[in-house]
Amino acid sequence: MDGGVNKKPGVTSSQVAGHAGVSQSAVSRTFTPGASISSKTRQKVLASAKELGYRPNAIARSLITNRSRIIAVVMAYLENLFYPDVLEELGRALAAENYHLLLFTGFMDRDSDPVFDQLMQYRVDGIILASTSLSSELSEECATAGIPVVLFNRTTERDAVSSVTTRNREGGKRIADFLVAGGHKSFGYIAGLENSSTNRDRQQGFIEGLAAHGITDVVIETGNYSRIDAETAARKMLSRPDRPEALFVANDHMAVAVMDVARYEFGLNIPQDLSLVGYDDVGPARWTSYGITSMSQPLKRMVEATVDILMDQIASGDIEAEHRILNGDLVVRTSARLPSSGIVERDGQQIYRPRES
Amino acid sequence: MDGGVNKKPGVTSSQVAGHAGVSQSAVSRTFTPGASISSKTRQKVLASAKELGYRPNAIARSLITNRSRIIAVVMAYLENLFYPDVLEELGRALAAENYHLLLFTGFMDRDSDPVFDQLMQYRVDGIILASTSLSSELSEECATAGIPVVLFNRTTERDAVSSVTTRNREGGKRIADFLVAGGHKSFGYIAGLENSSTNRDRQQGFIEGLAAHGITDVVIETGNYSRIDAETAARKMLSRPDRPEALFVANDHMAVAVMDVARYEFGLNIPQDLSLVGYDDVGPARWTSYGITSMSQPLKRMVEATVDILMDQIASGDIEAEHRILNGDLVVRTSARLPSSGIVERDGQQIYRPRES
DNA sequence: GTTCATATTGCATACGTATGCAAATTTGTA
DNA sequence: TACAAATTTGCATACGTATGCAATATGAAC
Repeated sequence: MDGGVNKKPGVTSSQVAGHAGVSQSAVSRTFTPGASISSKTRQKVLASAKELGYRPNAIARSLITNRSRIIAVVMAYLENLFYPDVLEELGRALAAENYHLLLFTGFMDRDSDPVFDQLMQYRVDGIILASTSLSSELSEECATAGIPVVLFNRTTERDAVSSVTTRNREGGKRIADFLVAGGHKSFGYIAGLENSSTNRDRQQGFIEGLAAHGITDVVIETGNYSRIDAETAARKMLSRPDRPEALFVANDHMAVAVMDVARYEFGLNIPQDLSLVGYDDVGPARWTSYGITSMSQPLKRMVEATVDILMDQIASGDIEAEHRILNGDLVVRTSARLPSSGIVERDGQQIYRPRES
Repeated sequence: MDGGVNKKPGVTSSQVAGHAGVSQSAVSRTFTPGASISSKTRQKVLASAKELGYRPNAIARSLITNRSRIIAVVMAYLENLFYPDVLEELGRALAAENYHLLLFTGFMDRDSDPVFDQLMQYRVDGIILASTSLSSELSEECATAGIPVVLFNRTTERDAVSSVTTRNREGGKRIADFLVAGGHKSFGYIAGLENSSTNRDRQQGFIEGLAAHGITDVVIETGNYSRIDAETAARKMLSRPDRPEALFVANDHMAVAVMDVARYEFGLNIPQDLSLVGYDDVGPARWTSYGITSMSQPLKRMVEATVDILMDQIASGDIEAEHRILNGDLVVRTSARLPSSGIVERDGQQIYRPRES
């Protein structure tokens, strides 16, 4: 243990009790919502608390109540610009429920076991996992301990863990439809991480959507959801003699990089020479220099759903897996050639929504 | 309080003690670094702990030791892409010291008093403030409580709170020198927040730097460190009949927006018609579509310094204010016309470093 | 084997708070 | 005013862990 013993313990509820001339349990009841305390006693306690600078000790309270009011959020990295937005929204939504966000980020190896040990030691009330997974034994442990877990923007093959996602497969298919309707004849896909559910579903949807139009020849490279790897993948794909004229990139974080490579290294005009569609609809996709047509993820609603599941499960003690699947929209901007129909205006945005849907 | 009582308390050290045939205090000593425990007893305890699935209760330990090993990080928003990078790096650096990051974010009004009450209730071991300030009475409370506070990328007029910043004033001056040396004759500055130390210093440096070259006529608009407001400020500034030909924008987050407005709404070529320099050197400044010449903030070193101060003060109990001021470099890219000399190659980047420095 | 210094162990206690429960007080109604 | 019901209060205790301290065990030197 470190040396420093200079952190002062703080004013205790016993000190407030003595000052107010009541018992320690009256002080506690004053600060416990719903507990029985008379107005007169409450005022005395609050006055003393204020005078003494009392702040209840959440650590002690957590020990007694078996409720830390801490939610662990695990995000291996924040580089993908989707996740900072999610994090900010989570901070807001959790604070509104009087929960606090213990963040685990900045670990590169994606192995979350050491992280998991730490958060379990803190007896967190719930866990939100983004961009990382949970082994089945750790999942079991959470179930046994009665701690709700929600996967954010991710699923597992087992349905045992709650999740909030969007219809990535339908999204991929919608993009395929859009590009085909735009008259494109050759197609490429720059993949995310091969072991990620979001990538698998987006890829599958895209491939199936193209196949439904009789197209089976799709060029695929992997970008690992990383800017550097996406640049490499783009260079490889755009160097082919049979270069595809329409690209679906698995997320906007990579799409931005791919567009830079296409324009500045290959001198391609977007969308005249190459159409490009991303996924997530994060900040830079919307910036004028990029204007990426992108499948949106309704971030606020996803966060709402996540916090909703957590709060319900914490309150009820029933932590059976629950899955919320939300719809996004294909937001049309300037990065891809347009179909002749199916584009509607919605909330000040152009949306691709063909007639059959 | 919520209903749910279904969160299981977890295996206790007393249960491990019973299983291993030793006392509870032997179990505790096994898990306390540096405590006296024989090899034989340690093995017995570890075996039992593993078999029972014991995880020490960090909450209970925090109460006893008066050490939560939690550091509160307060960042009002993550929209400015500098801060997600900082956050990720902080997560990494704190985890390396076996501290944990309690994040407060997503509050728009910048009033951190409710946030402060919450974090103090959790008896955090230290506080890092980015993009927000601390009133003098709260600062006093931390000093009295022996809790170290570090302002990240910010200072206050009082020197009472530790801080880690870069030389914003010298940065602004360097930018002025650079733009003057590039042959520019008229200048503008798009400010951040008027009450922020970083903005004040950058602006002051820029103004003084220009004045040293006999230039006193600088057009100023305020962007409030917000993309929307920066766009508005850019439109206003670029609509002037006496439009400046060189712009310093207080941070890259805004510079990206300003560049989009200049190019796509005013049809200006960068840097032929308008030179543009930003600050922070965050991700998008480096992207090829932008290529913003920008004063870099050495983010990793800043985080290191921050964590260094915190760890020292926690360990020693001496929380007298300490100030670390780091140097950045003016990283030259494609957004501004170049001077004829002073540009050197450093670590694969072009740096503006005139002879006198 | 004895002595001395050091390491180890378990007991008892404390940390600051919430809560069960019995006693005391207050409130509402006839 | 009396009585029943509801509210309030303080006492005693527990939560899970670390630690001071006295008792015991161990290791090294003679």
